[in-house]
Amino acid sequence: MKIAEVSEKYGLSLDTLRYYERIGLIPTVTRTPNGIREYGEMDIKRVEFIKCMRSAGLPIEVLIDYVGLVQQGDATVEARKEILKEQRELLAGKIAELQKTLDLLDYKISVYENKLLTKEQGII
Amino acid sequence: MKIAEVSEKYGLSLDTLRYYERIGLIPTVTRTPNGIREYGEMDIKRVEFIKCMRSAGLPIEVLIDYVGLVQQGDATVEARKEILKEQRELLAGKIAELQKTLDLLDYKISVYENKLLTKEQGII
DNA sequence: CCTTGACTTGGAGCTAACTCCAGGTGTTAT
DNA sequence: ATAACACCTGGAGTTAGCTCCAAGTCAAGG
Repeated sequence: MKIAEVSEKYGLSLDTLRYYERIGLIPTVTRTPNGIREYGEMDIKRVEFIKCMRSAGLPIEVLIDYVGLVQQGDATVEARKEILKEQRELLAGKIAELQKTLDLLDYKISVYENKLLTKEQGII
Repeated sequence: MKIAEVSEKYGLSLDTLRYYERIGLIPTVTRTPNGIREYGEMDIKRVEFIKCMRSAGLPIEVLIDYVGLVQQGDATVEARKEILKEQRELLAGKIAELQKTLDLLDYKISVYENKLLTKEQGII
């Protein structure tokens, strides 16, 4: 799979895919004899994983650490698990926060919708 | 309420509070005769609202537009409602996305936890 | 053969949202 | 009265995460 197809499939720009490789977020993709990237099954899986994690806002640095540990093999399983657990907690907190904001938005929309707008409610 | 108290209460830095005012996200706070900011009840409410919205990632620009409309009075109620509705939908989508990532993290953690690690699962 | 188009690289540039700094003013405590 | 402290301003600097650019290579089509 060439870079354009991967880009298309996952909605990541060509530049982003190359950038991720450059900074070590995706391992060096194998090249055809003339230097063109040929994404293998593994590469694709990583792109998919990274895309998912990034879309939830996990920092690039954390992900670089994580994939670095994966590279190093089975000895790092505990450390990897710890990273994932920590990020899981952070993410759960974030979701709860977003949910609160969503609730507030819903409330404010309902106020506007029902024209319940009073001096007290309508300040902001 | 002085800026340091507001900062303390809402966990926004002094610089951030002044920055928000500078860019029009919070209206110009009234000053004591010697120029010190004195946050009134309204100002506090705005800080609280902005903090909540920003914590959910609503862009500053959108919020500037919104508070600008609030300044302009009742004629802008429809426009404000539209902004809130649009942001509400974006936020709901984001929450769904984060939830998917959370599920994936939980799955991966359970794989590590149960040592179900096989060649297929353990790639990343 | 020449052009078109997809790819390559290293490096510079960009955006959002702060964050820091220097230099200054006014209040409070010793 | 002098030091410490909390505040002020305008403007510069920082960070994360891309995004763009110039210059170059190669394969395929007319």
